[in-house]
Amino acid sequence: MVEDPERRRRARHLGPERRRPLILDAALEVFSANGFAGTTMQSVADAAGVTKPVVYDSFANRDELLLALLAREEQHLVVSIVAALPADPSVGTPEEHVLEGLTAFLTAVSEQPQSWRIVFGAQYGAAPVVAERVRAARAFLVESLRLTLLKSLPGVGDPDANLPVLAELLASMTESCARMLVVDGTDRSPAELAKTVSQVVAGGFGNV
Amino acid sequence: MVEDPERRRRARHLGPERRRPLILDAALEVFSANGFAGTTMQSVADAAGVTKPVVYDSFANRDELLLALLAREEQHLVVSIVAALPADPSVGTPEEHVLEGLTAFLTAVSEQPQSWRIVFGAQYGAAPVVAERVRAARAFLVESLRLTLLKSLPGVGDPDANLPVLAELLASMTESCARMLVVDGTDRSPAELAKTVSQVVAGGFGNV
DNA sequence: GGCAGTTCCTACCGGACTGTAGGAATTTCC
DNA sequence: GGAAATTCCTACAGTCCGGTAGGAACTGCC
Repeated sequence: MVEDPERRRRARHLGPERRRPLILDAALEVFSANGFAGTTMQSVADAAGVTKPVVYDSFANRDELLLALLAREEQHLVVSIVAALPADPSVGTPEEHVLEGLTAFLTAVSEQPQSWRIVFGAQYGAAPVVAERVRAARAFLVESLRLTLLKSLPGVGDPDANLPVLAELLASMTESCARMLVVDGTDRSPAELAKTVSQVVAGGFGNV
Repeated sequence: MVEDPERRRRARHLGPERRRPLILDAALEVFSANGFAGTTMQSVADAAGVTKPVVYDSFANRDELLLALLAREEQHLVVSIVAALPADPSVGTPEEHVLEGLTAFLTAVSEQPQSWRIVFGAQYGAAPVVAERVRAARAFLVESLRLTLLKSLPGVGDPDANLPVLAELLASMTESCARMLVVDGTDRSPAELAKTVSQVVAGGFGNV
């Protein structure tokens, strides 16, 4: 049948399998616009051009939907970051590795702001299960940074263990840069911000 | 009348004037335990040992209640910080001033964790008017830090304006330390954390 | 003790959200 | 073209929340 000029009244028959990614797209959009509290099943359904029961055919409940969205966007970020990392880790100084890692991360963030927004913005006010998932992702990041620092600052073999604090500070600066890029807006490029942070790390962390 | 051994069924007659602070206390407790979304008028009333209409006798609506709570706790923090600041700002180096300011702030935070929790934790998922209020408080803090940096790093007269970024980084490290103290828990004292941050600033910010 | 005024509580309304049942439309397969 | 299976939509139940009306209990004053 030829399409009538009037709008479709019913959504195309796709089934849960093919509908899921479309619903996740809609949920991501709604979340970016309205935050966690505004991401209701109804609003997601509206954004997907579908009705609520269709959403429930794809996701058992609201938590499942948000968890699936979180997992997908987290995966996007991870893939982008890994792709941006230098291929050969045997060349260059540890400081350069920090710089490269930060640049890769911030570039990925700036290219996929919505992914970052949900992965790092859903930890407040979200259902406990979702918040826990976000915390786990962040803990993983902090641990990676801690290992990088360990390689980058061989002088501090002393296990006096200021390293956890420094790793936390580096992670918070990284998150802060991401926030500048995505939320506040800044005229700096990801590479410039990464350079600033890595210089602070290089100059400042040695003295501690 | 003598108190019966059985529990009071009705709350004491206090009136809005004397009831307000008690309700704010209850709201602070509920917020610390259940976060923003869990801070409903009913739960606040329960925590205050009172019914919902009594809460509405003291505060016109939920936003008013949260705004009042925010204002009170922010004031607590400000008073604590000012009290902890050095009396004479003419002695000592700028670096020492940064250290002293950070120590004052983090000490205040660790002594009033609930105040910090609401003042800096209500920005996500809260009603727009509340979130805006929190952002304003944070912007004020960042600006203060920027001015401190300006005094502390006279070498960078160059208005190349990396200063805003550095101020933001310092603010994020400060918040991170606060989070370590209040949320995550750490074995470091406020003074130790302040020292670490100020050393990072001293060593790292000069190179940028 | 008794009365006036204040304060509190029970009971309720309207609205929004989660989640579901059952019928209507579409697609597929022959 | 027509039947069967799949998919979607309308309509609704249940729950919780913000907010309110009106009557019951307490308090203070005489």
